[in-house]
Amino acid sequence: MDKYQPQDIETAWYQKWEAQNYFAPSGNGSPFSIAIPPPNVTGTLHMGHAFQHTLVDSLIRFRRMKGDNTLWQMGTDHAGIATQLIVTEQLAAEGIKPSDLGREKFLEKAWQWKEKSGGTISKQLRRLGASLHWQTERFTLDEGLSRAVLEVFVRLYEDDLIYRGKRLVNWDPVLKTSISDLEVESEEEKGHLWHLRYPLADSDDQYLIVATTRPETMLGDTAVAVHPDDERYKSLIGQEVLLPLTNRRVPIIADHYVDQTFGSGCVKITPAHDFNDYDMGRRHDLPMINVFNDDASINDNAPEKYRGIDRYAAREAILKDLDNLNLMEKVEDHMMAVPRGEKSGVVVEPFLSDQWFVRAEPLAAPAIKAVEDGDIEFIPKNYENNFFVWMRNIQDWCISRQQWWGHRIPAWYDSDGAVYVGRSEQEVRDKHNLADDVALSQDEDVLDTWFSSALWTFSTLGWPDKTPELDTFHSTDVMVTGHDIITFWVSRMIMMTLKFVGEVPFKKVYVTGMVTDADGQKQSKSKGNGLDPLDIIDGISLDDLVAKRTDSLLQPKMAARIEKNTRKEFPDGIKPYGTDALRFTFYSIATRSRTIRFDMNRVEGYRNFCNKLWNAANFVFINTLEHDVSADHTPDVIDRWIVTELNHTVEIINQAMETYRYDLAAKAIYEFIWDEFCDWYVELTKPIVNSDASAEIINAKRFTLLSVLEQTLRMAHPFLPFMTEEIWQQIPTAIRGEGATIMREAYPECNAKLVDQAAKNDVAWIKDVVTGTRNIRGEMNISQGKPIPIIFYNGGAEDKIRLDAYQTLLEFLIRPESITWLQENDNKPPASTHLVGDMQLLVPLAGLIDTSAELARLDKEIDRKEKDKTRIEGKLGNPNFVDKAPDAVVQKEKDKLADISSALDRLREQRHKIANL
RNA sequence: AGGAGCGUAGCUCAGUUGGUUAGAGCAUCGCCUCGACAAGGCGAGGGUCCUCGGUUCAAAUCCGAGCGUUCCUACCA
Repeated sequence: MDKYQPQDIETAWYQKWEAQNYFAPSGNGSPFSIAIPPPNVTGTLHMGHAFQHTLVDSLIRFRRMKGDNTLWQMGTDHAGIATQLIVTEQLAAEGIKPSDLGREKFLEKAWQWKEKSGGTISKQLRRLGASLHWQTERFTLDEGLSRAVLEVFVRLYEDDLIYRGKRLVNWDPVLKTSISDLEVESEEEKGHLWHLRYPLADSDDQYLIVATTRPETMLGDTAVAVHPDDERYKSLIGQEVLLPLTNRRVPIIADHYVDQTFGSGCVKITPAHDFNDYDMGRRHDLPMINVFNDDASINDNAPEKYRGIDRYAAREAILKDLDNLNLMEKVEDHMMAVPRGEKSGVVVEPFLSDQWFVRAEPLAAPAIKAVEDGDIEFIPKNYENNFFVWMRNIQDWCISRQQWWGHRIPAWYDSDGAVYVGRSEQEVRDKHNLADDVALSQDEDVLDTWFSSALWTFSTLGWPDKTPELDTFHSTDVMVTGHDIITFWVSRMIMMTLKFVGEVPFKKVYVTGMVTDADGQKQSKSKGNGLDPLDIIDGISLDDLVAKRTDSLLQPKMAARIEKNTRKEFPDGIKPYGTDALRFTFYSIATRSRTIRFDMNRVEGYRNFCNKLWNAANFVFINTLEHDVSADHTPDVIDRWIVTELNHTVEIINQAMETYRYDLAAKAIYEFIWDEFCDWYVELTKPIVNSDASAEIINAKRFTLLSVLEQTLRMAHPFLPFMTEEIWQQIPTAIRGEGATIMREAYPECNAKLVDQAAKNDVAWIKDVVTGTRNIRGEMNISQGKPIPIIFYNGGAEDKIRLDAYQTLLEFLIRPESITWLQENDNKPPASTHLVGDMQLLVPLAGLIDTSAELARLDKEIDRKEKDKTRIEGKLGNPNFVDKAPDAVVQKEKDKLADISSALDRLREQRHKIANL
């Protein structure tokens, strides 16, 4: 075999698998299905995606090999706001505004962009080895899914679970659309707190002081509120202030919401521009004066002077005017949470507008129950708390967006503004007996992207039709996702699916940790710390990486810092590690932790691991391929041992996959392949395979080498799909069978009959003898090549039997000058000692070892044992321990003490002898 | 402010119902080109399991408080 070069094998295998249709459900076995969290159609894969999909792929491949009828449903999301934003930006580059084009032409452009860039994510998924069922790929805006959306909207409306109303919503003044609470990100920013004087209306010199961070909203104030128990202001309640600059009279009201201790204890109330004030306004029946246009400039409800200017310019003007009127008490610096639109990055405004809402509470109740009852299980379980907290305080969901790219709301208005909802204009006309000459116009808005995503598990399977796919694969088995979209998506899928399908969308929710950079920072374009999984697979030069990270930044001034950090973190760029290594890294770091720091050193380590497996396979082939291994063979103890270890590993993996502990599965595979198969089994076969032993004995070795390798490949395939396939294909069909692909072979099962404890004990003895000798060599600086005499002293009958059986192996591994067996009363030379149970393994000092070095080595060992002895004696000397601890625990300590005591005796005796030389 | 998570070797992390000599990988330090593999082999060093207190015969593990850190939710205008 050539050197391990992942790029030589990976893409070719994926193409073959896909061409052969191996990703399709087999049609046999019990159904197992997972719906992919739909990536944005025009998006690219980031590390978090790669992580999730890699985990899912192992599960899919695992279940497929287990014989399940396995479906991994592919699909993409139209990503309303994000896509519209990109298309708008592209048009802007050409100097075109969306309004120049109009709705139809704009949507044409958007579809063109989708066709052009929609393939990126698919290519990336293929490079990851994701065994998705591409043939039934769906898109949230395709005909079928749009029909599902329509159906759901209409039925919800008919059930009074959707309504339209004028409400305060989060408004993005750049995108000019409402956005959901979840799409708003608040971060602490420096601001100011202005203390303003509001003169009392019926007094010449008295005024109230109100504090605000948003002085420009004062133009829309409709009250000033104080706490009802506040002695300072009690007498003023019911009076009025004269709102500066507008000369409106607004009442002083009392409300428990007001905190007497903050600021002056007086709050200006602007119901149209603040969520708390909105609530208060409704409680007190205050007028709501909206002073903003949809781009957050001041509108005609404000004094003429300020009309048409932007909110921040207006702020400056207002502050200046107030100051001139001597109405500015003071200004303080103030830290506050500023809400910004996730997509645009601009400060969002609470804005009064007509919107559509889903009544969430009635839908939430069954969803909560499904989780409470265990019909849906979160893994790790503590995420259920997040879910419950969210669901029990759920707010109505604003589903309308003032955008073009998305599902248009199926509502029509007549000239009087009456609203009709239906699957089509014709249906509306028929249902309401509207004559053809009644003009109807459809609602201009589209639905929130998450509305269609919420139907994902069943809409992709053909709903509202009753399809065989829906019947077979719904509910899906597990949803793998990040914790950040539990509220966005997971909870809404549960609500909608229960409502429309009457069953849960998935039985389990596996919540992955969030992949961060090496410093624990969230990866993002703006921070310039993101990694493209493909760059780890294919490698990238430092300059290209810097260019990629600093290209088209929103804040170009960050570029220098990003470049510096990147050059520091990746001085040589990124080497090509291959998909298998990247995948194995993901499994290894998939612990229960919430955040996962991605460390390139680990990728390198697992690339080395792939190389190790590759070379081990190479060894096996060199020693077997020229020979017929189908002849008779009887496995010896060593063979039975490695089979035992293999079975043990299979058992661990099965258990790990049941509990979604990918890290433990990866660890078990790593340790089996490297620590057991490569370090010991392969080494133990060498003296036999290359010896003049009988054909039957050698054949047994060759058979076991191939057969264990073959099983190992199947065992590792869900995690390392490419290299396992490549190697597996080279295994003789006499061993692997006639199958065309490892993908569709059976996953190894643990066979209890093949577990051989005696073989394990024998190999443990061999390991002990060998490592003991190596330890002496290492610590005494005796080179590996130098033959040394070894004495087995005071061994028991079992030791003798083992020595006789394994002498050839020991000679190969230890390379001794001689091996001598001495009885208890034989004279032994001064020697360096290692204990193997009661037996002493001796390497005579003569000519090899410095006495003082050996004394130091013995002292270290004696010291270690003495500490243990003291600790255990302490335990056993404590009557409470002996009385109360379980007998087994006490006995274990007693056994340990006996072993240590006897070992100490021997070591001390040895030390005494050497000291007296 | 409320809720949750985390704090174990220089770094990144395992440690599942309390009983292990507290482990792994990377990094470090020796030695080794012996035909699978230097992307390697062999060996070694390295820990107050954040702190304090409690429960227990026994605590990295359970409980409480504190410190540090991350995230979520709600925000005081």
